[in-house]
Amino acid sequence: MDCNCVSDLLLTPPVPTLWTPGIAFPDWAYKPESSPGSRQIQLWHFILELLQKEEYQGVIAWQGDYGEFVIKDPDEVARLWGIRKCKPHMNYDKLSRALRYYYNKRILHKTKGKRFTYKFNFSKVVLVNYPLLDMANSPFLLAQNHFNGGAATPDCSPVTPEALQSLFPRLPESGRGPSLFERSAGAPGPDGDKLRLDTFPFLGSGAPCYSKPPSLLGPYPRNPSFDYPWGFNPYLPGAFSLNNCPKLPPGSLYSSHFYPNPLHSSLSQLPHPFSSLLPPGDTTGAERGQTGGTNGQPPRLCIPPYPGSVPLGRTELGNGGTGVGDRERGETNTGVTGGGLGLGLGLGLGLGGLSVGSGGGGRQSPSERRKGVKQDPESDSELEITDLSDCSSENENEPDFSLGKEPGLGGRSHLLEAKSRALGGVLPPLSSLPPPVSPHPLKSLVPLTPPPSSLPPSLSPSPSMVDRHRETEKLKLAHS
DNA sequence: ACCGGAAGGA
DNA sequence: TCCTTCCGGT
Repeated sequence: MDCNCVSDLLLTPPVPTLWTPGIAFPDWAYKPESSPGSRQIQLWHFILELLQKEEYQGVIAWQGDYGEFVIKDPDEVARLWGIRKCKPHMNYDKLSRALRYYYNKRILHKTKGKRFTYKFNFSKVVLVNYPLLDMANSPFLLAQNHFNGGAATPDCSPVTPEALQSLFPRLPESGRGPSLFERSAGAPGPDGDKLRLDTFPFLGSGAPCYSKPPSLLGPYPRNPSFDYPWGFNPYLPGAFSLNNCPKLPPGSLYSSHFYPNPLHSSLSQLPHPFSSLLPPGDTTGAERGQTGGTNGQPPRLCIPPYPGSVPLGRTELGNGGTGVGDRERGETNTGVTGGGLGLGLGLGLGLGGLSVGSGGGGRQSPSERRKGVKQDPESDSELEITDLSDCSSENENEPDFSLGKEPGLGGRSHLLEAKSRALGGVLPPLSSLPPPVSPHPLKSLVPLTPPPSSLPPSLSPSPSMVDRHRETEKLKLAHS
């Protein structure tokens, strides 16, 4: 048979490197060794792997918004998946069924109107693992939620690379690792498995790092009120550059080198406590402005080692449900790429002009020949926001939720304080801010790291931020 | 093409 | 639990 079951076709090399907590995955997404017989690769892992393999660019590739990818050759992807799973009769119909299965889990959602195009959804993953970045409570962000008519629920607010980078200035990175998953040395077992944040170019930095450099990566090319309804407006100071998006070198499956993360360096640049969050070596590297050791490469960012990896039993991925609005609609081509209402990251750095098979020597896949992959047939801005329904309370009752057991919000407050401090530079005048919002549904997600004793353990996040911001504003006024 | 229900397997 | 397989429907 042709079922080699090549386990290493795209397998992750279990090479532990500098541990970067990255993203804590829901347990349903990645079962640990402690669950015997359940370590089979999951489809979305496989998809991610393919997406990072340059040689599969003709088969599947990032395209469009962050997290959005297009299956250029459905049959080939299905075939590869079939090989991987020893299912010789796999086809795209079955594969797509499996992908649809992810809708409810909010791992994926369909990009409407774009054939064979799906989108990963990672916002909550980021929120959970980086409460620092939990901007859902940020009045700053909510202040701009009028874009979507206030329909956004706090914990569904996306954390975008842009947002991160607008919060923190960019710095070179120092650490990296080759593996998609890294096992936390300090958190072995079920919770030790983390997906590298830098696995996801759309989370890594402002630069999407598509294998093929997007041709229309202008940072702020479009109408913010239309493209950034989730509250984040990249038209902010301290923005990110969208340069430096080298191709993923062949053979380098999970090179974080190419999927930099802004947090790492950002933290290293921040005053205490953020700078202390970085391991000594990293901080040094970041301070030196290391490019990651590769000559000629642009500066890289990497993941901030988050103290006390967040061992979530389950992390609800932002959103993206299926539902009515997800059905394919007709063609409503706006001429501009779908602006990123994709819930997942909800950002609007449309890569719209990025053509799939064109330029960069992209070859045309069979499916393109067959049907032709529509390019930006519509703006996703309008209906791609889907299913906010369960963004609110389910985490509260999450059985696997270990975080909530952590005492107090000290750790969170700790981070929030620093975050707030960091936000000071980019926050709009306080007068423009809406009142603090109610506690985040993910409020129980606190870092495991015990809070510093110097900080009040029960600081309320939102008021804290507002206060901080108010202080910052005062200082700024005083300075001026 | 895409959807989701249903049943079943590992 | 995560698909795989099948299928009727849109």
